[in-house]
Amino acid sequence: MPKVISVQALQRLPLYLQYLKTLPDAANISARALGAALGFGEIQVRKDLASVSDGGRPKVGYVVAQLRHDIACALGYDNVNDAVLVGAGRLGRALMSYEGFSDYGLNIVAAFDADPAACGQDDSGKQVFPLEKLPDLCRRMKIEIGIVTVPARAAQGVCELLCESGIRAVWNFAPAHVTVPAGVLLKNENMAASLAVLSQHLAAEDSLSSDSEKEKAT
Amino acid sequence: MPKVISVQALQRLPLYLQYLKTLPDAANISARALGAALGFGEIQVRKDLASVSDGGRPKVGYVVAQLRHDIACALGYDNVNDAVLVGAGRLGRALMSYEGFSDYGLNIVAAFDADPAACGQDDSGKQVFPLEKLPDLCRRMKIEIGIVTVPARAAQGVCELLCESGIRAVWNFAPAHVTVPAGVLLKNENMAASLAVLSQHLAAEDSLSSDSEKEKAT
DNA sequence: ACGCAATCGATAATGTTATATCGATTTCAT
DNA sequence: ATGAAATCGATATAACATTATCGATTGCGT
Repeated sequence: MPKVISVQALQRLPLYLQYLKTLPDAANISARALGAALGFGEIQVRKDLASVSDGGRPKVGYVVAQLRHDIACALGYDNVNDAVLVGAGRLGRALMSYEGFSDYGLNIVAAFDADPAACGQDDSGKQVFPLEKLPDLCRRMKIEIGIVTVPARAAQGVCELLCESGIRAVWNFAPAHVTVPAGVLLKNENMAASLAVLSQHLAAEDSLSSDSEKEKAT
Repeated sequence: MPKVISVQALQRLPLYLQYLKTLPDAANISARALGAALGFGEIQVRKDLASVSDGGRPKVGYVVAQLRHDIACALGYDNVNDAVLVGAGRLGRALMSYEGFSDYGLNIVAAFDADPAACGQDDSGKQVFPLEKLPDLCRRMKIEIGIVTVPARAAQGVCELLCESGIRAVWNFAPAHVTVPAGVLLKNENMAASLAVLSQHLAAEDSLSSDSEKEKAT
C-alpha cells in the first residue's frame, strides 16, 4: 500500500506525530479530535491518515500507537539518516547541538567549516573538520543528507561540493538560491519566506480592519 | 492597487528579492531570465510580479530597482517590524545574532528567558531579560512580533503570554503545536515538516528506481 | 519607415488540494 | 434485539495554483 502522499499532506504528518506523542499508547483518537487539536478539518485529517495508515474503526477512531508507527514509517523516521553539516557558525552549531533531531531519524555525524579556527570539537561533542575532508568522509560513510548553514555567498559552492560527494538531499539554510543536479532533492529552509508571511499579515492588518480571522498555521 | 497575493506567491517574493539584490540598480531583467535564475517558469514569474508591481515593458523586461522596491513594499520590509524573542537557548541566540534580519525589516529588540542564568547581555550585544518583564516591555514598545525558541513543553505558555502582551504575530520555532487567539497570526517554522520531505525523498528513492527527477525546491 | 524578435499581460485550460455530501459500519444504551 | 449516535471511507464539488495559449506592444536592425 504505497499510496501517494501529497506534498501538503507530507508536511502535516509530522504535526500529527508530534501531537500523538503526547497521548498514551493505548488511547484511541478520532479524526475529529485530532483535527480539533491541531486546527485542521476532520476530513482533511482522514485523508492524510488514509495515505499512511490502513484505517480507523467507526465509532472508535484510530489507535494512537498504530498511527504513530505508521506515520513514522511513512516519513522514514524509522531508519536513521546520517547527515553532515557545513558551516559551523551560530546557526550551524545550534543545529548540531539540537537533541530533537534524533526523534526524526536524523543524525548529524560531523560538521565542516572552511575556517580552520572553527574546527575542532564543538560544545555538542561533535567534530568540526576542515572543508577539504568533506568529500572523503561523505563517500566513506555513504552520507546522503547535507545541511548547509554557510553565508549566502558560499552556499552554491558548498552545495556543489556536497553533490559531488554523493549527497542525495540538501537542506539549505543559507539565504541564497542554489541549484543542484537532477536527482538531488533541495529543501530550502526559507526564513525569509516565513517572515514574508508574518510581515505581510501585519502590514495588511494595519490598512484594512480585518473582521474575522481564523487561526492560520504552517 | 492592493491586489491579492496568493500565499504561494508571497513565499516566492523574497526569493526574487534576494536574487534582484545581486543585480545592479540600473539593470533590466525579463521574467524569463529571472525565472531561469531561480528555477521557476516565466509565466509564474510574471503572475507573481504582476501582483506587486505595475508592470514591465515588452522587449525590455522589468526595471531591477523598481522591482526591488515594489517587492520590499509588498512584503512590508520598508517599515521595520520590532520583535522580541523568547528562549535564549542556542537557536534563540543564533537568531539574535543573525545580521540578515534587518534586510527583511525585522529588528529583534530584546530577548527573554525563564532561566535567570541566561539573562544579561548576549554576545550579540542584545539584552536577555527575565520572562516577567516581557508584558511590560512589549506593551510599552508596542511590539507586534514574538519569536518563540523555547523547548516544546514551554511553547504554549509563552505564546499565551505573548498574546496577552499585545503581540499580533507569533513565529514559532518550538517543535510543538500551539494555538493563538483569532486575530493573531501563527507561523510555525517547521523543521520537522521540512525534514519529512527530505526523509521521504530518500526513502522513496531507495525503493523505486526513480528515473526523471526535476529540481524541487521550497 | 518597416518588419522581426522579444517580451508582456490577459484569458483559458489543467492540475492539485481542500471541503462537502452521503452511505456504511460499529458501539452503546435501552 | 434494536435504534441512535459516532465515526469512517468514498465520491463529488469547489477553491486554489500552475501552466499553456494568444494577441498586443515595444525596441532594434535594416
